[in-house]
Amino acid sequence: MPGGMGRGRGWGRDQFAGGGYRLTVPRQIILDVLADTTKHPSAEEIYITVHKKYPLIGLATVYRTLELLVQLGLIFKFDFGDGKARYELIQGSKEDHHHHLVCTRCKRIVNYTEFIDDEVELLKKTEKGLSKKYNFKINNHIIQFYGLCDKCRE
Amino acid sequence: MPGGMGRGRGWGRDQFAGGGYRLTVPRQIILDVLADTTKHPSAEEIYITVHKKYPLIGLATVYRTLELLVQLGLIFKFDFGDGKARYELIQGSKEDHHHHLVCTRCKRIVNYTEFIDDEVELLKKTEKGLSKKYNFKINNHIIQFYGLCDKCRE
DNA sequence: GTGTCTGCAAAGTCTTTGCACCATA
DNA sequence: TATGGTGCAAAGACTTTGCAGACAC
Repeated sequence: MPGGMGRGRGWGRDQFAGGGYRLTVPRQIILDVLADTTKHPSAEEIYITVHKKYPLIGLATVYRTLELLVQLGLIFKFDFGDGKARYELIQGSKEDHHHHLVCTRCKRIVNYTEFIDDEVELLKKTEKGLSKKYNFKINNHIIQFYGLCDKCRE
Repeated sequence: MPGGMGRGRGWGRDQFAGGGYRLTVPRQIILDVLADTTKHPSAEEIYITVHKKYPLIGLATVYRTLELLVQLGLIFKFDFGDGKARYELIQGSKEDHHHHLVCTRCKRIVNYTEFIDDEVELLKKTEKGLSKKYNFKINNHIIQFYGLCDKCRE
């Protein structure tokens, strides 16, 4: 699925309507931008990209939209230690599920999928146990490894 | 080990000396404060606590010290989604190793140790594999579950 | 038509930095 | 004593908010 418009429009329209929210042009475009990358753009990076297609949009709208999308469970907000929040679409399919390797010096992020099956299996078990013990409704998880990448370890 | 002064002074003196850093009074006190809690205080919370024992200290010193301690590998910096960084001593002993359960509404954090052995075993394996494949020197990891706590799920 | 959404600009919060003085090794 | 470290205050960076006009349903 090259470059273009990712999975197309129509992104979880129901999830918007269900909460009394509207699926507007800016929101669609922001979702499309996130669908078209495997990186982890910051609010400002998203703003710059969106701005090319839709120059009227303001940075505040990007922030407001991102907050909403997090709340709706459509995207994930990360902190990789570089001072700004970074966002990623929560992919539906199993193939897209991944975790992160973070270089603590240059802040490079690697998405990895090796061992994901084992990890996810264990996490499911853990999740079930913790849910019961602490009476939490668990919706998501993260696993991140921190270290120095090949370039930064000299 | 109740209330008092945690593990006492002398905190990794070598790790300071090794890098050409000095183990000063503010640094010792900040380490002690972190050693005496199982919570995840923010810079400002640490500042307030430290300030009681040592009123001369400034907030900037707390920030600078925390950054140094992270760099020395003595403490961990977390983002739990409430807009401020939170810090935790990296415990040496196996018994203290834990992961986190985060309520996305009220931001309550639960430290859990259940399943830690299984998790850590899997992570060790994963770490080894990732290290080799991506040529990263991995120093640490985090696992966090996000959801709603008993009170917030209504 | 009504309640939500948007853009702009201003304000807010957390964190970093410059500089002169002080303290540790 | 030489080099880091500290305190204060100012600056910086990211994010949030108020408000009037525009838009989706």
